[in-house]
Amino acid sequence: MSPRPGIDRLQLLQSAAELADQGGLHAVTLAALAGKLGVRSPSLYNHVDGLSGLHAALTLHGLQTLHEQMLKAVAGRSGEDALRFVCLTYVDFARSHPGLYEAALQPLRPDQQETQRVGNQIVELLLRILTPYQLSEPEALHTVRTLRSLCHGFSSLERSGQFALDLDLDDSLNFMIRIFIDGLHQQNSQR
Amino acid sequence: MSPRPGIDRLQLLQSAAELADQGGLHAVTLAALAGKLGVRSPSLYNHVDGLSGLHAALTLHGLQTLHEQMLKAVAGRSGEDALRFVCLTYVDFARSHPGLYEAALQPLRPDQQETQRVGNQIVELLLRILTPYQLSEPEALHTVRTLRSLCHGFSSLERSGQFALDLDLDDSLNFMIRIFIDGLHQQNSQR
DNA sequence: TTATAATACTAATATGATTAGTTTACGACG
DNA sequence: CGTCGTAAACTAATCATATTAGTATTATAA
Repeated sequence: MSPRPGIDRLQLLQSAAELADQGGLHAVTLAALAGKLGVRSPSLYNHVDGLSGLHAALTLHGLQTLHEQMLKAVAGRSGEDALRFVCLTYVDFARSHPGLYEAALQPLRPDQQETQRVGNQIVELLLRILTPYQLSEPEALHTVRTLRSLCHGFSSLERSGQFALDLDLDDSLNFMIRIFIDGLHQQNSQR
Repeated sequence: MSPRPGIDRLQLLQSAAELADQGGLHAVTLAALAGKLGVRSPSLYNHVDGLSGLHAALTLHGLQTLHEQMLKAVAGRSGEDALRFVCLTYVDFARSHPGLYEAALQPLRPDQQETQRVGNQIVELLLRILTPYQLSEPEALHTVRTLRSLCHGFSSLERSGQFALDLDLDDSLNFMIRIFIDGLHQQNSQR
């Protein structure tokens, strides 16, 4: 069935992720990846659908990896503890794999349904964490959007160097999480 | 002093912004911009320092425009009203000028001091809005980072199509702002 | 009217994406 | 052990873009 082993797909994705982590997403070129894999660039067309296909594959891979990390983070935790820890894990992922994270949050085209699916899994994971707060369904969904906005915004601004002032970043992150949790409690008690 | 009029810099920036708004930042190429301006691409080197210089110029232009909008938004407003309105204005800017906004939040290189400066102006604007809350200096700075994370995260995720569910986006935005303001009050009363 | 200086141009080179067509190598099967 | 099929890799060629070098142009100022 497989006349020739060829390039391992996982190795391809990891190499692409390394390129992204080192030089940003725009450093992920077919030429660079081919060089890294010891192959000529046209050969990559046997494995990915051109450059845009490579980027799409990296988006999916990044989102899946992020989802796994978040799953591990909430395992055995609940309530405020889980909420806090999943945020810290999210930001840690973005810090440790800046290029892969950048890829993960690229605008997705409507045909990337698998990527959509993983995105939905992340939403569901966050919804599960929020169950103790007994929110209505739309409230819970607004809360998930808020949570994602916070985590992504922080990660993105941090990576872009927009937090330039001499002020501890982890302090800011913890402050932010506290604001969110306090606001959520307040929201809860207002009903 | 000016032997030949040549290309108007504002027109150049506006054309580049249009390209970005229509096709994303990666559609801002020297070739496309030259075509739009009715000129050959090497001619652009008289006005910008190559493609990366063009992107840097667009970053600055975007940040300046965003700052102006935020200034207008807070004029004649104060307290919670100002806070809410500046968030809405921020998100509105990102929606109305997606490409220019994308450019504005590009990672900035250390040599772009003018861009740094405008970023600092935005931070100062937000600090002024927060004065009624009587926060300590580090708290105020953490709060600004939180606010920026919220607004940028929401704008960025919205644009990337990550908020796919059938749930009103403005409702989410207003919910998010309320969570933030409630959390901030809570923070305040805990001291 | 002419000199100057900024601007725009053409030509050429380099890098990367992509396609077409060819060759190679591994595994299955007689 | 040989050969056959298939997927993978290759070379060659084309296209688009960025960039540099060098030349021509043109508006203003003297």
